[in-house]
Amino acid sequence: MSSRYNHREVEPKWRERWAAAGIDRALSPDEAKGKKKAYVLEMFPYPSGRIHVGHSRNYAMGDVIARFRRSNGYNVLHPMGWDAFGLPAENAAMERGIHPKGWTYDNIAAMREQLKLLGLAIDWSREIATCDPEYYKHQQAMFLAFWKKGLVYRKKQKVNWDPVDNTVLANEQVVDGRGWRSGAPVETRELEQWMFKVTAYAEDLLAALEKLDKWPDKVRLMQTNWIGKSQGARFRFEISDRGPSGPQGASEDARSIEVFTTRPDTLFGASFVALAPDHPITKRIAETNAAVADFIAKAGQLGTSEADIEKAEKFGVDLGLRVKHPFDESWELPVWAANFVLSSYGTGAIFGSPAGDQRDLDFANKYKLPFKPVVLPPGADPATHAITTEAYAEDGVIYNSRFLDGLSTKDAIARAIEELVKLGKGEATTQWRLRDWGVSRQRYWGCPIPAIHCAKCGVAPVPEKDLPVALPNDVKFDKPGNPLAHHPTWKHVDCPQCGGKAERETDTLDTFVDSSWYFARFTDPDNEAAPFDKKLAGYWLPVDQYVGGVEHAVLHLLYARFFTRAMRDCGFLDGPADGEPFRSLFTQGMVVHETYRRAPRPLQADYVERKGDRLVEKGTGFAAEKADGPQPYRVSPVWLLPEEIENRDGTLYEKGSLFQIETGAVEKMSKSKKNVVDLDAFVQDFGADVARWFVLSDSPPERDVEWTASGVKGAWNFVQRVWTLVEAHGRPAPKPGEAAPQAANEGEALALRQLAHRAIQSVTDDIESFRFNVAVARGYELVNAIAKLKGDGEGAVFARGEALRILTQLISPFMPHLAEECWETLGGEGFVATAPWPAADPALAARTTVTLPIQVNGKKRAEIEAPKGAAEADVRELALQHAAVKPFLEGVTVRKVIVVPDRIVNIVAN
RNA sequence: GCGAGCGUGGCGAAACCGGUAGACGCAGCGGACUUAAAAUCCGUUCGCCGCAAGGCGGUGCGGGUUCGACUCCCGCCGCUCGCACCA
Repeated sequence: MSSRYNHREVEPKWRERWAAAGIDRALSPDEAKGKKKAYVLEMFPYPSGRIHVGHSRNYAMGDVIARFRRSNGYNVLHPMGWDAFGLPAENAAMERGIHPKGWTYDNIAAMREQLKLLGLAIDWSREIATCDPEYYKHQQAMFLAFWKKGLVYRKKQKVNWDPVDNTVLANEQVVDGRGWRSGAPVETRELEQWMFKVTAYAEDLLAALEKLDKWPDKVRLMQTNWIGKSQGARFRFEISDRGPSGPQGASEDARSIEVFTTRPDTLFGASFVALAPDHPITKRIAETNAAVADFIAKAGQLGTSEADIEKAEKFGVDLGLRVKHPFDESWELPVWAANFVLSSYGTGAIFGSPAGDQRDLDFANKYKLPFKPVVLPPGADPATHAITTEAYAEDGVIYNSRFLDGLSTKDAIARAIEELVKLGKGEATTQWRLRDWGVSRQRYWGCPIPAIHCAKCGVAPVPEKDLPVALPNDVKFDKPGNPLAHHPTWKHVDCPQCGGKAERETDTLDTFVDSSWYFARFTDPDNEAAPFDKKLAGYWLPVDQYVGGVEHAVLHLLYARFFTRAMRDCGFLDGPADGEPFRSLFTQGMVVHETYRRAPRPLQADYVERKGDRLVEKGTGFAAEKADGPQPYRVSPVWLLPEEIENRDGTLYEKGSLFQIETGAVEKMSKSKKNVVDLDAFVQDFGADVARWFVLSDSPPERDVEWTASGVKGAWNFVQRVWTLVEAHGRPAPKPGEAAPQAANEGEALALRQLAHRAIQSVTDDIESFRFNVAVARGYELVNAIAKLKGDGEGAVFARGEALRILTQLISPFMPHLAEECWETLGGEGFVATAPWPAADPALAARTTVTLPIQVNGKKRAEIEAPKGAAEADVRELALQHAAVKPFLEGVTVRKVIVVPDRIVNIVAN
């Protein structure tokens, strides 16, 4: 009698047994004895509320690796924690009056229970949350150590300022140059900010990328570009004319303007010098020049993000200054301020050489600044080559450039620098795009920066004995700005140096700081005296396999690499010696889903009623709003959850209504678009194994996977099919290595055994190289083959039992609950989760013959079976004599026969 | 705008080092079982021509390298991610 597989009973049962046996606990170095260690880590989540199936993919991938390593005899560390500080908690506080702490810990509790439903092999005894004072206490201690080491300093930095809310805005809070809540145009302000000196490690962060050979090339390339080492020249333009009236121009000390360029070879094509809006000279001129002040204000409204600045229309203002060309005292250039010059890169000043740079060209054309081309593209005629709206930024031969004429770009760069040095006006330099890391945030829900400001003594570190500087709980979010700064008592302290009245720093740390060392804390999560024990961190680090989204390719990963080096150099960490926290990195794709929207529909005024402060449609209660069309109102277009939709005859309707649904784009699962499938409900309906199998099955792991009902069905069918086969077999499976009866090594039984042993090889390989979707396909193939082998003879029973046992083991990292139930039914000992990974019998897995396609002029004409490793000459003869090939060789001459052993034969004839 | 990646049947995809394009899953079609449905099982499914054998075309588009290109190179088009205060 076969029974359906009941995941609702089976899954919790095994989770309880695993927990009781403590199989997921990482062993201490002493306990582990001879075992090799494997530290498997997924990027820890922000506790945003509830987990949807989209989150599960990341953890499922890490879990497959963790379980696979354990089966292969490793001592595995697979922990979980919470990136618990951040803006959404404060937004919840402002919108709904909930305290960030309560909101965060409630979310953590809910999400922990949800995550546990997935049956992940996680050592929950090591759970951490970055908002725990026990965690951030150590972060503050490290901050102080970095400070002492010279890796922390203070500097003025630009921020987005909302003039209505009187608050600093994050870039994501600036929408089209306006504050997201107030709608007011943002301004740029400068604040004194805490900085981490990432640039101290620029050279090493760049060079070490080469050794990270288990990182995706694209991530290494992105980091390389981000660090942006470039060779060029820094040199000075002397100011010849200080502007229309003396005091209005540059100050007395500013006698020259320093610029950076990677293309000194185009210096004879210079048509202007441009300064950043916040360059000291620009600012000084603005004090007395209204047009320049206007320009600065306008440029400030673009926000501080590089993308916004770059996308904005280029504009500038003539500052009225004139400078001398460094190679010709009599050649004067105008000085402008321009919004596309970044003060944070180089010297905050450039020279514009329009023919060779698109931005410079657009700018010159806009303001009618004259220019000429100086780089001749290969093959172009100097007499006719002209630049109008398309700049030529590539290499070429220099012309129109006096002593540089005729030189290649490369030689001209060297020659120009040589001349600048000779004139004492500049020198060759290395320039980095990488900037130091501004870590100050004017927010409550973050790690307090342990510093004290004293009017007399300046800025002093909080004495280590006074750590942690804990966040006060009694804060109000009733007015904009940082609640820490508004708190009546919290910031008032005595100066640790003079004992006088002083104030605490009210800025908190960027949450990227929290996530820059959590992987090290996991190695020793309960340590009170130190962030972690050096020996334990030395044993576990680096993380052997890190899994996370590619959206973290630059910032998080770069900051963690910096932090690991800084921790090492401040004596917190002995290893890894090269300062690299993550040996192997995998960036996984997202889970995407269709979006559903209630279609907007015009409404007459008498169909609308008021409910509280909302407008709704009479009868349906749907939200309504004022409209511009012929009708005064309309039903608001709102996003709907997948479970609020029903499919009737291929058309989507809102459940229980007559109203059709608009299907929107397939997008990343997100709360805002409501295209989420909640994990609890799904696990209840289909089980965790179905979710895990599905998110790993349909797409290659690095690519996005679309969550679809049909994909779920495939996974569900597979679970049922595996269970049906195991139950129908109804007897213990042969143990690994058990001798097979003769009948199992013949005919169909042998074929199944060969397939099963080949599956071991393939799946092992596929997991090792993150081809989970291919491993899944092998699972389907094996199941299909098992189902095909009929009969109750000795051979069939052995082969089927063996294949089922192998199948159970191969799917166990993916579907641990089902595998455990099958293992028990097949008479396996202990847990399949801790059983050794199966080994393929080489004799069974090996192939003795191969199918070779035969091509004539690259087109396939026939196939032959040949023994593996057959001699080239034999294969060549077989191919030439093949009946299906001969007709194609008639009337032509065979020029060449290419035989690639065991792969292909190609006959070239004409 | 700058940087990076991706693009293969009706759909998700496979093809690992340049060597049979479409494994495997979904959906579809035909059939078996069934009073019926579900479930299950068998067969079939890139397009075009052909009764068939077979032929021709085909991996976003246009070129190139090669005996041979989904794979390498050049140029386009489309989508996705990052751009330093979202995490």
